[in-house]
Amino acid sequence: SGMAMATAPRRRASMGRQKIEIRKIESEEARQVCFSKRRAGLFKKASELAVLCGAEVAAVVFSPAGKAFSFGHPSVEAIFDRFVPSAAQHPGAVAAGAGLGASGDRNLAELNRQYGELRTQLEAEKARKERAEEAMAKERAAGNQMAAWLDADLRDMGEEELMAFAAALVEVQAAVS
Amino acid sequence: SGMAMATAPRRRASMGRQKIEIRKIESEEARQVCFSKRRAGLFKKASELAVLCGAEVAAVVFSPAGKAFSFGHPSVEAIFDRFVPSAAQHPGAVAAGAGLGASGDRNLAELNRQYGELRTQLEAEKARKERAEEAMAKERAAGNQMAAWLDADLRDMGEEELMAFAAALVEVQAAVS
DNA sequence: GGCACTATCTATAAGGC
DNA sequence: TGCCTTATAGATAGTGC
Repeated sequence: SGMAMATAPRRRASMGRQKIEIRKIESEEARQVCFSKRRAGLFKKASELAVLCGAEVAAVVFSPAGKAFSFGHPSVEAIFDRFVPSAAQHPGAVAAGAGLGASGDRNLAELNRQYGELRTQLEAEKARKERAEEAMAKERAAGNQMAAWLDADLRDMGEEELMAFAAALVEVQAAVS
Repeated sequence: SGMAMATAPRRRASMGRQKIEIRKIESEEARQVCFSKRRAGLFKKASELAVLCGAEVAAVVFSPAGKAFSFGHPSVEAIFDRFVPSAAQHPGAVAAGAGLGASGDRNLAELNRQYGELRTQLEAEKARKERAEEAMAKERAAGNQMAAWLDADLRDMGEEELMAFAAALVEVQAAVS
């Protein structure tokens, strides 16, 4: 009996969620839809983080059109104030602070860029790894199958059995090539 | 002879992800773990939102212990300044600059930390990849051997040839088991 | 304390109304 | 335009090392 197992020709009602690359969405409409969904998702995650862990969390988002959205627990302002200590509390740091501020911003932007770049590299690396492992899994499966057949003890097989075995091997050829 | 082909009695290696209620996690340790994971997740989502939709996104998180973490594209300060229109606009901005400098340094430090973290991850990933590929090379050798034999076109083999082939397969069994 | 893994839950890309 | 649905990609709770 054949190794070919008939697969049901079930029809898809939808394509389901597709994988997308993390880079700017070209279609303006799709971008807007994505923005709305992901903004909501981001704020939900922020809220969950605050509640689950008792953390203070603020998130501010500007749409490409320039519209502002925000989430803050307990409030955006409270967190921002905490994040940016008022200058009055550090009177001695004015001059040096101003200078460092400018370069710091440049470095920040650059570091953020590198952050994104590194993450991209990491994803690519993981993708490669996954492909490699997938390929390996295939080969391993073939190898295991081989081992199983070998365990059937070929030395005891007669001609007919061997021919059947050979046919099966041919079927598996695709898996290892 | 023969290894049992019976399906392995594979046991649950883990309970998998459990559903949790969104309220403060009691266990201090679990809370800390959750905080780390979800903070990373939140920043990733923020980054994706910025890239996918060309949006400006900032997120600031304070751990229960009071430690600050942030993500900003293009920068936390730029976005918060835009969100609170009063701060950086007026001319007496030297003081504000100092404030930005101070926060920028913190932000820088955090980004540098994340940068280092990512680089470490990347290195580890590459190292793992190399080890995996080494291991894979070994298995592939076995797989290639199989493929080569299959390419000899078993369908055309006579009984004698098949017997020889089977003998060879037995020899290779060690390599795939 | 971080990393790896898995099973499972959740977010969301595509589509349709 | 905005809500539903579907199917799948992605996030993560629990666990062991």
